[in-house]
Amino acid sequence: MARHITPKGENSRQQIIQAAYSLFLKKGYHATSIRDISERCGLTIGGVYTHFPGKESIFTAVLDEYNPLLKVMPVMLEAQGDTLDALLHDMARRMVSGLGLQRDTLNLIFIEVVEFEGRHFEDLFPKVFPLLIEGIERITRQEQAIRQIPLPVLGRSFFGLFFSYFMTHIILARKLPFDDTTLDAFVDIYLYGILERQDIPSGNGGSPDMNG
Amino acid sequence: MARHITPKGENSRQQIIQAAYSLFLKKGYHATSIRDISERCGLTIGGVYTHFPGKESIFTAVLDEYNPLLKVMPVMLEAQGDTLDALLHDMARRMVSGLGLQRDTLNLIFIEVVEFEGRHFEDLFPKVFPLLIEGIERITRQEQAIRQIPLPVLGRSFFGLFFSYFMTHIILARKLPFDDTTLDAFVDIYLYGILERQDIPSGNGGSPDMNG
DNA sequence: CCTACCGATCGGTAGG
DNA sequence: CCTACCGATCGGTAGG
Repeated sequence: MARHITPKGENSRQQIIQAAYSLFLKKGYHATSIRDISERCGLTIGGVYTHFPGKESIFTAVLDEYNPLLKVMPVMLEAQGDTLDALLHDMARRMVSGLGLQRDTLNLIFIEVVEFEGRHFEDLFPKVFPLLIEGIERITRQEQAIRQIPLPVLGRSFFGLFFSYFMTHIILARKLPFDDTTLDAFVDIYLYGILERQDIPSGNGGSPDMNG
Repeated sequence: MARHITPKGENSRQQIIQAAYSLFLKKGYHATSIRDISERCGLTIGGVYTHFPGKESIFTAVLDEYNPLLKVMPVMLEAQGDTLDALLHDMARRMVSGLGLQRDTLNLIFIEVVEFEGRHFEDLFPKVFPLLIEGIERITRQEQAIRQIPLPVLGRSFFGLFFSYFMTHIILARKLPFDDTTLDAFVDIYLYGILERQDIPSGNGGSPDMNG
């Protein structure tokens, strides 16, 4: 049953995945034809079908390789920081540097939602969930006191910060200019939002306004 | 130049839009055929083309009528509240009740991003932007002191809260159970995140943990 | 991995 | 002469 993969065959497979990836990002799944993919990777249609049993299996292969959620979590978990403040900012920076800020960064997720009704999230969940848990643990392990927020909600809101930043970038950034301090400002708002009052750092994010 | 629209014709047009909307939500744009749409609304293909010059114009008509961003903003702007706390929670509640919590709530936006490369956002922006500005003004007009956050960033993060909540709902809610206090917890985190320390309300969102 | 095709269906339009 | 639509079919392309 073990499939013997020749170097040449594996190379073709990778080229198909790469070609499909760039086409899916640009046009979505249904608007991308097998002919588009085969032309871009230099194979014939028949050649493509020696590596994949169907069009959807090409998409799942692309998803395995390029899913932004799978790509970004390990990079984020390498973040360093002695305080929660430093840790969250480093996580955010790694998130953006790991994904880039192109408009199509999240497109594979959108394709999955719109063109597959989220069918493949079932497979994705067990891969992403442990990484998300580890991220939450990194956060709650810090010394600064976090407000009483149910752990699932804390995790979900932390995860949501990712979408908040990227979605508003996709929709707003072509019309409104945002400089590169915006990400840090987003993180500051979240940080202030989850910390107990007495543990809010004073060195960051603007001076307090004392006139009530 | 003024087009005279008969009741019957306008009715057919609305039925096409409605049929297309439900099909686009389920399968996306390219996977939905004119035939699918015409069958669902009870017209022939030719009949559909008396109302629209092409398939894409059906999509833009659907977008005008059902765009979640356009639908939700006016509902949110009716929010009431004497404090920022009360105002934001009412805004959030109206947001969810105005859109519902189906998995496909944001699908029109995703279709736009993935299948049209965001082309139609250009037309959407002038419609949504003033409403977003008004929302920000409602927030900053309150008495409670908001931290020194650049106004565009405040607006973007407020807008982002919307995506944070819905995207994480789409991805997580089928696997993890979240009760209906989650939305309020999200708003609380944001509220704590933008308020000055001395103006943080103490009656809401968990008691302070005083042991440092 | 290619050439040569299949059943079916695509978006769009003809005359009436 | 208008609108709203019909049955039939156009040239091309889809996944396989």
